[in-house]
Amino acid sequence: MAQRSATKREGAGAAPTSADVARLAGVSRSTISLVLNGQADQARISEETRNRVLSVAARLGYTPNHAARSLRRRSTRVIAFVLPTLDNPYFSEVLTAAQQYAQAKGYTLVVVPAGGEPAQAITALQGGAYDGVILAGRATCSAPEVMELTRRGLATIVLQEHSPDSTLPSVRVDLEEGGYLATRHLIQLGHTRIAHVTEALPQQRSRPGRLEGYRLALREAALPFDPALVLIAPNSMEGGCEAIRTLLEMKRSRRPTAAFMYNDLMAFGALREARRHRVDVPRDLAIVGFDGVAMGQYTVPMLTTIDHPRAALGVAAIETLIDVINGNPLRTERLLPVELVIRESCGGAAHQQASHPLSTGRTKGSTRM
Amino acid sequence: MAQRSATKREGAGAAPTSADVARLAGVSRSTISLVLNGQADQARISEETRNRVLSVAARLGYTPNHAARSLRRRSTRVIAFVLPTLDNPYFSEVLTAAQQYAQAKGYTLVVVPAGGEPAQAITALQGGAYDGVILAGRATCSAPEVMELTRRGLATIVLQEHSPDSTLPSVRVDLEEGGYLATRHLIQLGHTRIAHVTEALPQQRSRPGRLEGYRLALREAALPFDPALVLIAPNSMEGGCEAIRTLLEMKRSRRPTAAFMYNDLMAFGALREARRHRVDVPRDLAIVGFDGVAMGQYTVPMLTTIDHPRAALGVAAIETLIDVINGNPLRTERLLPVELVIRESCGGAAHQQASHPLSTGRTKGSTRM
DNA sequence: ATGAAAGCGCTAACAC
DNA sequence: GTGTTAGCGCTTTCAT
Repeated sequence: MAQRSATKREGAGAAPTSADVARLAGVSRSTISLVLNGQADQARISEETRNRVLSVAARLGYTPNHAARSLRRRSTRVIAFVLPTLDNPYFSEVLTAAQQYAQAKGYTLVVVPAGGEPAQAITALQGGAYDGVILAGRATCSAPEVMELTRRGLATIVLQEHSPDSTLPSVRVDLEEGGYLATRHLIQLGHTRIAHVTEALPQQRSRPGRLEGYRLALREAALPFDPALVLIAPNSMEGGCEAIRTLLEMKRSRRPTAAFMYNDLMAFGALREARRHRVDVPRDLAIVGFDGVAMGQYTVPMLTTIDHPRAALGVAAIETLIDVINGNPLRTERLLPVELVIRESCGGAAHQQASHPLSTGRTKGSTRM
Repeated sequence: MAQRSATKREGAGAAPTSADVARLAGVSRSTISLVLNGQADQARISEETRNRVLSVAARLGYTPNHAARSLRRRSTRVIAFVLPTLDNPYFSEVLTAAQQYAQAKGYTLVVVPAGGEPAQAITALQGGAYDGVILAGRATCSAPEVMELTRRGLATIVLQEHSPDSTLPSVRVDLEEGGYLATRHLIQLGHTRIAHVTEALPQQRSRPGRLEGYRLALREAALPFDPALVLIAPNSMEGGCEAIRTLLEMKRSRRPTAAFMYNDLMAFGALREARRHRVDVPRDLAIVGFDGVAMGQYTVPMLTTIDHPRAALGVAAIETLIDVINGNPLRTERLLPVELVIRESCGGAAHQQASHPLSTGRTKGSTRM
């Protein structure tokens, strides 16, 4: 609307069109397109014409109109990364890598925060504004509207989560392995009553996740699984606080001595709430996170966690999605490995006592296993 | 590309067009448009036709093609929020509010992470894909390519920062006041050697910022301004660490006893680095942040900071931008207030001694001034 | 109250 | 090598 002025003269405020470039370069509009989209057989255009077009285009600051190009090509070269909210730093780290990789592949990556109700945002993806969509975050992925997306042939993949359309290609880390490693670590440190704080459990869970890994580790150590130790809390720092409050209200004898948190965000809340109640971490309560976000190195105590290859995840997501866009859904499911990173919040290898909870000087102040 | 199948039959994978709806409803395409875009004078369409069209459209799951609509309307109803990187939680909090407000106003908000080199991302904004652009973050705002954007009439505003085009409407908080409040707070606590850690200083700084507020407070207290106490460091947690390392290398006698950090992110780094060197915060070194991000309530010690009205900032940005899009640039500069939030990292009001650095139970564990 | 027709800016198939 | 032509899906006068 504001883009092109009413008078449509050369003046400021008017975006030049390919016709403008054509006129000034003394060629036709198709030549402009040919030069700018330089196909493999560039032999078609003479070097001289090519240069002339390029220079006129540069002088005018010509940029092809996105809408017109998309309409004609039936492709926008834009990928949408949809998530419920940006306030988990986890996605920021995934996005950075995804953005760079997408750009290298000739795609623009835009992030769409779906906000409170994802239905509207997902429906908005249907207008053909994007060549492909990456769905992240529970609320986004599990929305029933997702079915409609794929039914219409929009290239869609799911990151980390489940979705109503189980045929969707997915890129994930090995959540079960993560849950197993986290829990086993706590068990090895001598804990026998270990809580697991998780986000609302999904209705239908086809693939194993953190909880299954947690149970596996317990079983392996011949420890009982106690449903009362699985706490549900909102996926936020505040949610982590809530969970710890609940936990601390338990009778001393039944109270867990360790908690495996759904993610680092909730673990941050856990650390804070423990401190508020003068519960020493890790001495009185061991906390293990999940995700490996950078902030975990900045908390007190520093967070022991299950690290994800976040950059690789971003790249894999784009890679997989581009395959789907091009109609080559080679691998329908990619599973990336996780890694236990031992810092301070569980005690353990990185230091002897909780009395001096400082880095031992190792790279990133952590021990990786 | 993947959107509409080659065979273009009714079958799955083909997005229905307005022609499909028209055919099934037994009306013309213009009627479809009229019904769906329901102008004020809806009297034009009979109730019966209207219902028939609506029901067919719903049955087919018709969504107007974004490219075609944008091309025709010369408006996309999409706003781009461009920033260098997502890894500062500050923007996440601004974005949440911005997204909701934009949605309420009929716009879609997309976030464009510009990545390392902003030039490419900014240039990509030129194709008319967006009705308006919000520029945030130093690297994005200060790119010379920004000039080109506005020269072509794209509605553009700047958030918080400066830009080469000084005529751009801006939405900002009162950075100078923030710098003043932070520094004055430290002075009132008895500090006389106060460092200011900042991001690379801009070349031409037309409007006063944190640094000017810092100097003002010093002057007011008749304290000398020592350029050696102004440290430059990268805008990241790691940058905050670096700055504190530099600071701790100073001779004891010349070393500052307090640091006013560029933002909370850098302050988190500062807290961690101080701890690593066994420098007690706030006893040996007081730290004050800037931004008021949620994480500041989860650090140890909790961060004293200058809080911004982040939600209001997001709303104001959208509001202002929509005015520009509509050609009513009422206010060319909006300045929002900041507020000192006293927690633990400077000592001070919220508690007596650093020995028990726990919340006093106040809401959000902070004292606002 | 509804339909016919034009055209947004671009690309690609086909002429020449 | 380069121009001509058609048409992507939509909205919007202008007829009727």
